[in-house]
Amino acid sequence: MALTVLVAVEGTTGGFDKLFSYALPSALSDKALVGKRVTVPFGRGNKTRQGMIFEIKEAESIDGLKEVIDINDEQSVLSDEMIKLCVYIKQNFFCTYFDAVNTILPLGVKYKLKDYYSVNPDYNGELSESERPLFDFLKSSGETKRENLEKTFSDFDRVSLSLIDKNAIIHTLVPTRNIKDKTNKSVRILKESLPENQKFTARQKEVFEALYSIGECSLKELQYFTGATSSVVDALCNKGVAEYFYKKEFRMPRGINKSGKMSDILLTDEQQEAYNGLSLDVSAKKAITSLLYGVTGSGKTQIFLKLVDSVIKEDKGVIITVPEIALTPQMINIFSNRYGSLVAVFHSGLSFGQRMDEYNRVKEGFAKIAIGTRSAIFAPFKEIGLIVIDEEQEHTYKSEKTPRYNTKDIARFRSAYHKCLLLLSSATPKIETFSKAKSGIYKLYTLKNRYGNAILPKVKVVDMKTELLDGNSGEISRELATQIEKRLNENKQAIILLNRRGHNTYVSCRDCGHVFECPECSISLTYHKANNRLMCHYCGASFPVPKKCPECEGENIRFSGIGTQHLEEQLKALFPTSRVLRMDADSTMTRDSYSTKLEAFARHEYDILLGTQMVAKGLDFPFVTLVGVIGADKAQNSDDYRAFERTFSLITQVIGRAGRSDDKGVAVIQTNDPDNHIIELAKAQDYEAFYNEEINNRKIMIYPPFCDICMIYAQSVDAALSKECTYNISKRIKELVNGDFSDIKIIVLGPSPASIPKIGGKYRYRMIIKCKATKRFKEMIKLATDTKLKKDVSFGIDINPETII
DNA sequence: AGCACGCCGACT
DNA sequence: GTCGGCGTGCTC
Repeated sequence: MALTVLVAVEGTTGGFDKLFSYALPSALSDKALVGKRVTVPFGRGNKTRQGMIFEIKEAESIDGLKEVIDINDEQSVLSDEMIKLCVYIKQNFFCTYFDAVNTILPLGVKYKLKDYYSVNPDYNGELSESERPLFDFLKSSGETKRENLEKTFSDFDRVSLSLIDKNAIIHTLVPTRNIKDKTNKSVRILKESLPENQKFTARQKEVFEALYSIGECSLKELQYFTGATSSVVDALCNKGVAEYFYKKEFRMPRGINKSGKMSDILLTDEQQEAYNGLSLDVSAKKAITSLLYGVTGSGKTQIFLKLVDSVIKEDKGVIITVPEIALTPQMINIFSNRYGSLVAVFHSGLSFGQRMDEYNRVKEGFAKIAIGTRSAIFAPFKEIGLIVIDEEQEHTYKSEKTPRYNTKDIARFRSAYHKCLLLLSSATPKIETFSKAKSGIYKLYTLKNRYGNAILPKVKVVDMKTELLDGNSGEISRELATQIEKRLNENKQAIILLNRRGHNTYVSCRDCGHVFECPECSISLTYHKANNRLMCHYCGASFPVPKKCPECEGENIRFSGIGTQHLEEQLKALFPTSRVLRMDADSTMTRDSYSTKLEAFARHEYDILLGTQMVAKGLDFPFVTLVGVIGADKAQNSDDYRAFERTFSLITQVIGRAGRSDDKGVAVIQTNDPDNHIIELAKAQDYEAFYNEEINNRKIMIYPPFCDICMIYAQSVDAALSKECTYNISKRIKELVNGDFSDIKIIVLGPSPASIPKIGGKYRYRMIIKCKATKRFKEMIKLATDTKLKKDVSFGIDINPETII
């Protein structure tokens, strides 16, 4: 009997990804654990690759098995649950095992295999002119990283290869962690008392006494408390009575307080009722999913806090996810004020070091409440008592790169594993979610009233066509202008939503009608004034502003379609004394700019907050009594079946921003289509009416929740190749459902070009399959797509995509 | 994805 | 008779 390990190997592809078994040399058998990373030889060339141990088992024979080279982790980085989760992700979201591993581990915890070179000490053969310098360098400096060698030796690639060929130098792959632990130089004592036979100065004795009373502390603190310099401590260490060591420290993101204060939470009757039910769901210790459906401003967070209290008492973890980075500071603030450093943060705005440390703070049990965007769902708690997905309808919960997992699916998996409550929360739930809640699959708790005395704002819909007929060609209607004026006079604030960034979203030739498009993407370019260039919002390319039309040489270039940059100018021109803050992807590129800007607006350093949809989401500003929506109908110009849902949700949310305080708020919705049904329903803030209508549409048209959608897409620089790829897959699927999989009922739409046929120079084709996303269906898709791919095409599979590409 | 093996054409 | 073209198939 010998030990073998089943390893997920990095760099495999869909077709041949599986767990590979390796023999475990006895020297490594003590160190081997599931969840540790290993280096293994792979393929004919036995190239070193990294892998993850998924299983360890006894085997009758290890004939023909290769041996594990080394084990890289001191401790398991993935728990048993996480290993199971990797398998789940692979099976459900069509990726490799190692892709799943990489999705879960924060970047800093990941190892990369780095190239190192050293001389072969036994080599005594010939060396050429060009080889000698590198050989001598390595001989004198020992093992060296590739990057350092590349800098010094210009023809490193060629020379190193010839030296390796001669066996004069050795090339090794060493697993290196990208981010180092942050450490703090600390001191601890080694002796109970100062030995008699050695001499100590008064200073040294003093420091020793101080250290004796606490045992260990950081060098800085010791210096601070004793007033001694580090040379005194050095002396104590040299004399063997104390020693230095490096204590691991956590890099805490901003916003987390050291300690919190538990204050009483007062709930309204309605909140109390919801809380009572949810509290039972938490204590049931079962995998329950509940929906907290409450209008904006109904105080859902208060209920979360009370629930978290009870989970923390049991020493279990809580995960709270928010849809967008912009919403984390507020949530962190509320929770850290109460729970201090028990809160950990997860989002892409953290540095890699912070990200790794937050991960470890959770893993080691120092943090109990993980708050963040979708990556927070992987917080490595040993035990979880509650998972909250706030604003559950948001599309950002779905990952847009492979594996295209949905945070909710991961949450459901973890809730099942930990037997805990999964709480979804929204003012405008997804149609699928509300349908499940109504049919009793999810428990439903409703909050109908806004918290405190807040009343819903008065909504005014302005017809921009009439506005134009009356001679106002600007983007701001007279009604909205009057309302803004009023806020400025009353010293209140306004939020304006315009879902298009840039200065002008459309640039064309007045003479021949030529539209300036991105040469790499089938999308019109947006004029940005800040850098005076035409930019593509899909691939990021930019071009100088043309003087002439390339088609007709005409010089009448038209800039149309107003973006946030332009509107900012218009606002400043209309209200010269107002302070306008613009927030969009262009103005919030740096790490903390989101929160810095929002904090400044909350402090009333600005009068008007203008921005894209990022200003619409659940932020509380007591002085905001006006909300304006510019071009409300524009969001709907899409063939996506979720377009209505999106528009309704966005408008409802942004209206909710006005009048969170006692003041009566106003919302002005500008549109070219004032009779639009969706706007009418959003105006009335009547989610249930919207739901009843939409669920009927979905039923008639057969869309979720009446089916699942499986989108298969291909992309290639060659349009014919991506077309061919989807057609081949489509053909395979038809064969399978007519053959071995005749039990599967599907409706196939397409293949057809994607709604944006070209992005970044790649042509995209897609097909939509209406199906039931069962295990068997996924098996069929796996078979259908498991074909030899031509070079230069890639394809992806997305189950229940958030956007139809 | 790489990488070795293998079976054909152009060459000293 | 040999070098290398890339087509094919395997990766514990």
